[in-house]
Amino acid sequence: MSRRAPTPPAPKISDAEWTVMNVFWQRGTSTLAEVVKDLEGRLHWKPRTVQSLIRRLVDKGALAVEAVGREFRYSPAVAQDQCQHEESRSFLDRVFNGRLTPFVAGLMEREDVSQDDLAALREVLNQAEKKLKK
Amino acid sequence: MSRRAPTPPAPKISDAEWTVMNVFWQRGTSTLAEVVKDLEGRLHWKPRTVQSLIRRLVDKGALAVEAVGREFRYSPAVAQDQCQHEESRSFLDRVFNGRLTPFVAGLMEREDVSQDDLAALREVLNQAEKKLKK
DNA sequence: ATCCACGGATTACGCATGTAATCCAACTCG
DNA sequence: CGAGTTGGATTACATGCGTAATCCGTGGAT
Repeated sequence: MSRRAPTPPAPKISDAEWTVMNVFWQRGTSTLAEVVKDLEGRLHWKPRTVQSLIRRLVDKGALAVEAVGREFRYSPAVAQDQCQHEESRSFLDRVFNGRLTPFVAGLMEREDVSQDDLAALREVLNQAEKKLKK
Repeated sequence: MSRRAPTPPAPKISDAEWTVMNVFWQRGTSTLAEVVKDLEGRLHWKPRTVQSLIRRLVDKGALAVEAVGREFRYSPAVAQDQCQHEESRSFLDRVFNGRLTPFVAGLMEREDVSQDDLAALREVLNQAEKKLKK
């Protein structure tokens, strides 16, 4: 497993911010109220907290703002898969010395995996192999 | 992919601390000087910095201390695989909504994987399947 | 006997993070 | 019209983190 050509790096997103970004990536452009609605129940966060997180995400360029009337609508300004990939890389490097196999092996050993999961993973590997051969 | 019975949680280890713990897990019991030696070249860290990190790890119970003469020898007090697993879980939950397959798929798509990697991963899956069937 | 290097203990310090509260303007409901 | 609610802007505030520096004692080198 080795790196490809680098993409300009996405802003670094903290744990709590990931929760918020996940909402935006799922919903697309949204208002504060919509995000609060989406999170409530799952989370204890006060609306102010969500607003603070959104603000920080705007500041670091992960969300774009557009004023519609007197409200703001926020949209993801960075691609989910790029952020995911950067997090994945940094996680693997930090915890597993960059190696994927021990990570997967550890999970398999300590968690229950279904047949479906296994099949899906095999399919992913097959796709990778196909790509490799071309 | 679902969770098993919980183990008492290991202390939360920060990014820089992971670097240090990795040295201890590799070397076993070591002195400050040994760890500094091990890290130098790879890292810019001053010895004081390493000492600070070690101290914090002792404080949070991740390292054990034993006084030998007037020096201290530090040893890992938490299992590497447990820490790895907890990090893995929290990472997957945060970034991939807990799902392993998209994580693996993302890496395959964006990085170059070797035949060997693929073979090793297939083997891991086979082992998991065998365990599943029992 | 002296001086220095090294290690432990204590302290530093700015930035990020989690989690809001306050202040203010405007829109909504009665 | 008056009051409450809502959202943006500003401020808060403890804790953690990265990255050390300082102080102090002791063992080793000269």
